[in-house]
Amino acid sequence: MQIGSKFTIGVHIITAIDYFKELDRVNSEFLAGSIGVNPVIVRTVISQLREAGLVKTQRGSSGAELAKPLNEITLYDIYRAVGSVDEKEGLFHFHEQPNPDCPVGRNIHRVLDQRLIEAQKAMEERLKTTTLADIAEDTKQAVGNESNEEKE
Amino acid sequence: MQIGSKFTIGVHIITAIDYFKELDRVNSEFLAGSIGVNPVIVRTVISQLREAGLVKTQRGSSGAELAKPLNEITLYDIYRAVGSVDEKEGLFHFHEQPNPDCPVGRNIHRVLDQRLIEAQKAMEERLKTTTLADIAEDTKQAVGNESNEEKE
DNA sequence: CTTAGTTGTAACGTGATATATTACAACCAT
DNA sequence: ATGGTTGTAATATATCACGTTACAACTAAG
Repeated sequence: MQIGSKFTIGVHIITAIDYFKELDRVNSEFLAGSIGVNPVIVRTVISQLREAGLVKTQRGSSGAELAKPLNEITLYDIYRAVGSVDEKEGLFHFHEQPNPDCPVGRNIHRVLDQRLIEAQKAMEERLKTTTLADIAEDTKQAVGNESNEEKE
Repeated sequence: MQIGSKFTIGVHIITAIDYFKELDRVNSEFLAGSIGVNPVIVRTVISQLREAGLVKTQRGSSGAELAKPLNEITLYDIYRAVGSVDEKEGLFHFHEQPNPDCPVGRNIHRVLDQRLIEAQKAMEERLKTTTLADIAEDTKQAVGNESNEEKE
């Protein structure tokens, strides 16, 4: 199982909105071309990012822009915005009918749950340590390294 | 998305094998009753636990037993044994066709990948900190608390 | 050595979900 | 007014988790 690609698509979207903000009109078709998915997917993800207060768009008017400075947006914000993991269900799917007539069956939940939550949190806390400013900077640097390679 | 229930089923299985080792014959039907799933599911998971060197079983001969002491089995061992996350694909599904003609598209992978791996690792390292001895102990304690509640 | 019971595993069914795609109303800019 | 864009619903498709049936391989016990 895997966390859906809407998460990395969301990161790509915000990175591209920033990267191209002065060059192109960053609309859903342009983004779809950069990401390699259908424009409707892009608009869906952008909708979720907008609801989370990360980007601004206007119906009918072309182009998206950021609603926050890059250094105030973390990977975790995007992960949450696109609903990578259902908040109630959690990352780990527990088998649903442990037997209440069995001492192990009726206690396994309370014994395990907290530890699973903590493992999930460890991952999420890690996502909070990277901001989109980090991603944007690394991207610009990667692009810079490309032109160095050309010169050689 | 969620990590499949085979993980918690695996934990349940090992906990129950230990818990009932002197009382019952712990076969796949018994375990299936405790867990609340089909016996074939149990046998499938046990197969994976066996391949990982965690439990011992014998074709035709009833019952399963542990291949290692409980304190040498971590939640991570089970998580890996049952293939909760594909080792090559990783926890995060990356969109597969970022545009190589776009500076963001052709660099997003190298900028993001390492950070996603680290987030996944943070979760997995956390799973390593709990052994099945901890789970077994907490289970026995939970069962003990039950009888206290009865007395009141 | 025969019989009952168990394990291991293949095969298939089914429902849920991720992603793609079509369609169109609401809206903006010119 | 017109053309282009956004927002979103509706539908299609593929993949996957889990359930279930079936049966061969095997053990144990009479």
